[in-house]
Amino acid sequence: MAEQKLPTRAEDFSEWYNQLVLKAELADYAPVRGCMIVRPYGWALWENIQQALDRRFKATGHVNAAFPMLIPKSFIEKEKSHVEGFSPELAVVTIGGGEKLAEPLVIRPTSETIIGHAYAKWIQSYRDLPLLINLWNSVVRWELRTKLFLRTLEFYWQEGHTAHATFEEAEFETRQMLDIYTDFAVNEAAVPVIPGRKTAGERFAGADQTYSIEAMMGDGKALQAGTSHNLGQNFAKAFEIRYLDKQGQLQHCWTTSWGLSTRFIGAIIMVHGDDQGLILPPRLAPFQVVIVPIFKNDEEKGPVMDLARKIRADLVASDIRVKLDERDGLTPGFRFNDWEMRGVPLRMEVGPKDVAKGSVVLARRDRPGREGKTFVTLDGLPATVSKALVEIQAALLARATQFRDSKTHHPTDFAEFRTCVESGFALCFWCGSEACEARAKEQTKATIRCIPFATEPANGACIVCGQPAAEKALFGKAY
RNA sequence: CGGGGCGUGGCUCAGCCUGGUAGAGCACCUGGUUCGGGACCAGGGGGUCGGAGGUUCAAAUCCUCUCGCCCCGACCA
Repeated sequence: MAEQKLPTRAEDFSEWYNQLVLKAELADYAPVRGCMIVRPYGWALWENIQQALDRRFKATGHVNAAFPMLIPKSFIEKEKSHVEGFSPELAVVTIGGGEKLAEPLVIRPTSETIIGHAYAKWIQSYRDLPLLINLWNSVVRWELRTKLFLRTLEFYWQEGHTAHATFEEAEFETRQMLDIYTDFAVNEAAVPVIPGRKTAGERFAGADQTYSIEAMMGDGKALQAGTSHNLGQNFAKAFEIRYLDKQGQLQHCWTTSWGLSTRFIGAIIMVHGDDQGLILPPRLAPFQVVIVPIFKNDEEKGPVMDLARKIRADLVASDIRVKLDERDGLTPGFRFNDWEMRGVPLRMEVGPKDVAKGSVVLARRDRPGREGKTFVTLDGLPATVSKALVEIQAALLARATQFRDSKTHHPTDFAEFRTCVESGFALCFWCGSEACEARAKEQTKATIRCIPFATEPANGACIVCGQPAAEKALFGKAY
């Protein structure tokens, strides 16, 4: 329950986020530093994210499976750049059942290696390909600086792992899954994202190519919201994932992996939230509508609750996720603020006047205050509510897109660049050298988030060194 | 690992300088009055003051050590 106001986003965006996550009961701190407890409201949101993604995965031929959390340490060490990338952040189990283990076990930071081991056994022929498996699990990475949802030691996600006969098929898969993430982000979460290619320095440890979707948060900073990797034949060679082709030749497979995590919840919070609290996109909100009954005494309570329960049943029958606030002893004003803080997209007020008039009050979360209230009749209420939810979903996407575009600049010299990345994104020419990438980071803390697919082919001067450049990179300060 | 800050009921903190055996607000419980934008009154429960050691007749307070957390600098979904 909310007890106090949040700091405003302008005052302290970071603190606004921290307090909101706790007060909205999305998550709580765990006894171990850097770990989080995902509370029921937060998990309900994650479940809706899972469903939206899972049906897209299934529709493209993927199946779910479960792999163990413990991985032999030697597995991690088989792929050179994979070890280098992950060894600093591994949690290692050295004792089991009171005995020191002959070989230490790592708690999976990701499952490429154990997948490689299994795929090597399962794949013999081109007829076994493609192999398209997804895992819903949690992984552990020993991070130094943590923040609820955005970066915790353990986090929940899905990781897809596929094996293919050719580079082209693997590349198609990698891009297809990024497209799915984009579609999910835009159409389910109302989070506008920029899909693109990562630079070599930002690539996944062990990948030939990493693609990501990048979103802008309410403070102008970037958040990587999902990634898809073309692993080439790196893991296939390290784990001997081979198949016999139609010509009877033994070939190494081409593999991919792709993931989206509970970090995305952080994106939803920071993209849509306002100074009153969360604003959840209707398609993912655990409760799409909250009914707040209003009455002064038992005399009024009976008819009000009867109507409220009937409305709830009607909405449920129309597949609308609805919550009836039946808590005792709270004033309506308190409930309004409480549910606004929790981001329920639509509030319905049902009081004695409504019982008398055959109407209810609807209040849109994206238009706070009394001004956003409208009176609607009970006739066709489920349809009215559904229509409002669709409108809110669209309004959130439009607002977030407008915000992001207004803070995405196209600087042409470094001084201008420096100013742009203080408050948003800079989309500008980059010559492709790691030196320029590093120099920009040193001087401004902004990194290349991705090289967007969408930029028109053109030529210009690198924002850092002024040398000829053939592509534009998206720069921003990142979470 | 370097720099800065903090550990006192569930939460935010006061008390520490100048030792005398623990307080406020919020939250929680009970009863009553309230209720269409964060109600009010009355009563009540809850803390070995992060931990260990020391000084002292007496330690939340002074001394030593230790543990933990938060913020800022090098990795990451």
